[in-house]
Amino acid sequence: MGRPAEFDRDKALGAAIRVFARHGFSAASLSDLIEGMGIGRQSLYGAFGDKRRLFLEALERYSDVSRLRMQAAMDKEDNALAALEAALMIDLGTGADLETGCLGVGSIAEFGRSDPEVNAMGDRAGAEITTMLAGRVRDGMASGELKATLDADEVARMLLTLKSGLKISARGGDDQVRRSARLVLAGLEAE
Amino acid sequence: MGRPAEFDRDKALGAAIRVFARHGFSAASLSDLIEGMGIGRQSLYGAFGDKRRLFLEALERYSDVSRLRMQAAMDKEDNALAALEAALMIDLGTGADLETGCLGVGSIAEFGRSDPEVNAMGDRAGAEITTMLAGRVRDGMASGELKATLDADEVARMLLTLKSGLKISARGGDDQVRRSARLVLAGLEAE
DNA sequence: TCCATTATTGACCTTTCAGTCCATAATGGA
DNA sequence: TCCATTATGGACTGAAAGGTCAATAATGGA
Repeated sequence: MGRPAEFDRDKALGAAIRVFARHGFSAASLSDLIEGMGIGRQSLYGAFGDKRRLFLEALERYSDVSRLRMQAAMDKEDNALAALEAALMIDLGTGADLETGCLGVGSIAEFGRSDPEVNAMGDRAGAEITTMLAGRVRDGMASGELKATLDADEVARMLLTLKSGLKISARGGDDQVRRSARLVLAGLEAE
Repeated sequence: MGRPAEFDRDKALGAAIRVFARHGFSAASLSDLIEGMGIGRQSLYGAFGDKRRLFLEALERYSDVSRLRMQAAMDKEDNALAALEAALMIDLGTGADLETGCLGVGSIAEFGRSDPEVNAMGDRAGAEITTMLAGRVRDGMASGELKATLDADEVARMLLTLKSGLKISARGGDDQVRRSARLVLAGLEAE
């Protein structure tokens, strides 16, 4: 009952993700959000709470969506090395959306460890991604693609760290980040 | 002539670097800066211009200082691999200053490529660092420490990208980033 | 000793911020 | 058809933002 909303909540949240990813939390003003999401001020507050709650919801959805995209990209590949490469390459931006950074990396850069709720989401996302990556690393070690002496969890953490670096460098204008990714992977390959 | 300033300009700039590194540009308020720098509002404007000019000067000095620190850390090491490891490890924070992020990485995360002056400084800093790293990579290839088949400039760019990732991960709470750094370097070593 | 010059202090200005209020509009159920 | 309920739009609010002004204080040179 009650008057139905005139906007699509999911689309609005997606738009909020883009606004926050471009400007960061504190530099994204309510006006930016209202304009970017295409809804009224009161609708925003009614549907999402305040700016901080909107950000947290945006960060959560961003984490989920990008994890699923990474999983899908890896699932397309048969051999482990190709899967890891696909995981590193995804969401690096193709020039067009270069100005829209990564909300995960951006929130770490902006908040560090100062916000418990942001910390919790970041920790969860990091754990999920490293688990995914570690599985494929183990596959590659078993199949002989990767050096047998590696520590799969250590490699997975390193790859997540590398991915953060790739995103930062891409946002900073480096158009060769894919070569960097392949170079690191080459160092993991069995002889 | 004229009344002498009561504060040390260099110290004040150093304090501004810490404030900006902790909060980012837009989240650092004038009040934060005034308090952190220990000077009055009008002194800040008189000595540094406005907030943006202060930030740009802080970023420039940060780039210079951290490049020199990296150079010094590398110069202490004889063999190339140890030098590259030292370059990666420096400024990762030891828990105490974990909350104070990297101003370079932070400015890329916050501004992307949207600000021409920030771009110019970031590009210059990146070029200087990759040049430094590439020299040591070439040394290592010549001495047989590193694989002879590497492209030194490509490796240098990758190491800079990795360093950004290490800083992001460290700021995000990963206390194993040094292992990630060593793991990547191990992949560059000659057999 | 006076003056030009620069620094400091605190009050002040305008704009923008995040957030709220309220009147109006649209719905489903009674 | 009326009502409870929810959404919308616009005006509004207090606080805080970045930045300026003007009065006062401290210096070196004439």
